[in-house]
Amino acid sequence: MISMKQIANICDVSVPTVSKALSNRPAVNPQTRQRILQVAKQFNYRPNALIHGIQRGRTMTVAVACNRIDDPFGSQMMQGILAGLHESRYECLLFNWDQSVRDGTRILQIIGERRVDGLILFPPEELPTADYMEELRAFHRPIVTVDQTFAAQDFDFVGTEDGPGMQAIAQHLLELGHQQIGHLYNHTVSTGQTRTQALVETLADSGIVIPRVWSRPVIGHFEDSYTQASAILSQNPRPTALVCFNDHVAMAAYAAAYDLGINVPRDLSITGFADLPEAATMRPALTTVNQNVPRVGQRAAQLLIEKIEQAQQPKSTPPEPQSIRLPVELIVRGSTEQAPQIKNTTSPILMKGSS
Amino acid sequence: MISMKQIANICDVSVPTVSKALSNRPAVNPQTRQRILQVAKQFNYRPNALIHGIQRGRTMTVAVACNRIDDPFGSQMMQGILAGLHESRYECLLFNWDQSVRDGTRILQIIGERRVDGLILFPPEELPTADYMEELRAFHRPIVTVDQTFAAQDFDFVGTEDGPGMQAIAQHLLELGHQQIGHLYNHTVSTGQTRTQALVETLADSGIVIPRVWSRPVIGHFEDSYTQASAILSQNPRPTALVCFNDHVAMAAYAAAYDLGINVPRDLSITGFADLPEAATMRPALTTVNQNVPRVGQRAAQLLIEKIEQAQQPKSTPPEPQSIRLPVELIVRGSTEQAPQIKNTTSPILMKGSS
DNA sequence: CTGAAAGCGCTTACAG
DNA sequence: CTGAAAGCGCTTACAG
Repeated sequence: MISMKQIANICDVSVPTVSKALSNRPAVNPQTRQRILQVAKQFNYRPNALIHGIQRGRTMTVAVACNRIDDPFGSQMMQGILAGLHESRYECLLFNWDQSVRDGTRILQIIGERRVDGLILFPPEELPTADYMEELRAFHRPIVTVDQTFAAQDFDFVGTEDGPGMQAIAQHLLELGHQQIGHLYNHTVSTGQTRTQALVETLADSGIVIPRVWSRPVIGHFEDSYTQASAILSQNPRPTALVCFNDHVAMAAYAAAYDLGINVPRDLSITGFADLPEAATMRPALTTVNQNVPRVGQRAAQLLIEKIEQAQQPKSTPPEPQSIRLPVELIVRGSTEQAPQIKNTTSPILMKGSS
Repeated sequence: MISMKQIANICDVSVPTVSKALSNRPAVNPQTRQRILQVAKQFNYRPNALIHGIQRGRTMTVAVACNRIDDPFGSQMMQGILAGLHESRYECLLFNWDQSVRDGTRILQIIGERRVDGLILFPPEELPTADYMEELRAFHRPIVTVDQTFAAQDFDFVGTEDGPGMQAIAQHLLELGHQQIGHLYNHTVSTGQTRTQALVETLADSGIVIPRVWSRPVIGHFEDSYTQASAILSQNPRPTALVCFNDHVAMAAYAAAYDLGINVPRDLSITGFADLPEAATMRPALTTVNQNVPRVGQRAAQLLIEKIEQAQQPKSTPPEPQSIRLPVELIVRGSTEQAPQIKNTTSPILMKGSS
């Protein structure tokens, strides 16, 4: 790739003159400029962004440490992050956090060496070790964590109104007359803890408790969720509604119900959380809470860029970590229906009309 | 972040000495080295990778222009690409191709400025314009295209054995006795064209032709696929099997069948192509062709790195574009079954035994 | 063993 | 209007 020096040689001028001409600054003879621009174009000159990074101390690059881009939630998030970065002309250096942790690769060292301007941490499956948290704190550039608050006390955070979301689901099920409610929860992550709390409290307000045998933990992958869902649904009696930690788990619950010959929603209502694209396309379509995942990612990118640009200014207001939670919306679809016993005790004709 | 210069000041030596000490080269007094390493550690020194990029002309960075990371196919591919780059310690600068094209952003300019070592082009929804193809050819670094051969004549390519894959599906359906076969195809992409050809030829060998009314184009998003699937399935008579361009389209076909009260697989067999994780978890589980998508991405990354390292050597063998197609495997699951009329005309008892 | 010099590609004052 | 000088952070010969 041609350099300014080469252009300078060709045009028989000095490098500073080329620099001025190409960066459109005044003090250059129009004819000289003309010639320089023409040569630059002809040889397809591209300024070297690495140099800008060195000189300005800004690379216009943000590292994104993402876990599981290969699942719908993660990839929706990435899409939003990319869009947010794109708006402000930042580029994205993408890392697979978990893979790197497994390998012992020190992502933070790498992104330190590459002088990225900031970091978006889309939390890992395996939470960072104490070591890693230490490293994170030693990374003296803005960090925004996304979705999980594992480190929200230290860093900026963008996530979802998990509590209100789950509350909406609980109320929806109560309104449908469900009293026998099962729960597939995930307490290894902060969102799971928050959602469980909201669910339990909202049900308790109506005097409903989830029996221990209908409450089971899931750890994230399909097989496990499927097994746990099957375990709940094989019991007698079984719940009339199954609240799932997220849409993923709900899909496993669908499969478990299908394999057990349980009809959704006639025999069993199922709810998710996220509103991934799949939620609308599966059948029956999934009742869930819309997190607007891409929007969360986009907001995270925007927040990070704000922090980066703030840090640029010397008036250094002490960087109080911000915490942003985006609102949610209950999306009622075909996977939830009146509780079976209600249907049985009520006139079927009445039911038809109201459903 | 501390620099070599600052370390040199602190240790009261010259910058070259610091450089030698830190890069572990001999000619340094052990005591001096000791002191330098200690200070470097204390101030958490990290070499500036941008400098290496400038000096060596290698940034150890690969740009990935990806379309639709937010869908399962794209994100599986990305996962594989990341893994492949990671193996050789390359990092990934990620771009959303379609978004950029829409904005008129010249990705190639940006990645030129950032001096990436190569480019993986995971093809866009909207194929690149002639302008873009021109730009691509002007990008004098290795390019590997993935999945779609829109530019395979110019660049290295990694994809899937689409023809044999679709042939396996066709044979599978023939073996199940299907003669009434519908098809949702996508001829806007090269994979779609190849698959159609294989399907048509294989069926023709058995004297079967897909009627025009059972053959409809889809363009990629759910709504459209759903509409087209519904159009085919609403006809009378309708096919006993529906071959879908890919798993995505198959999911839309499931939804259409469900909404029309058509039971899969009893009334209708459906096939996909890709074997996304969802294919195994949906119900009935989807009969499809396993493309091993992450493996394709990983191979693409490996090929690109080979090309990059070859280009490094001055013995410049003329760079003949390579084309690699990874093998596929038919995965038979619950979405395909004996054709209904066969079931009807054959002894049910016999059928039970043979299924 | 150590450091002055030149260079990577560029920008920014500052003389002329 | 133009270019010599210094600098960004580092490496590579090459004197001493």
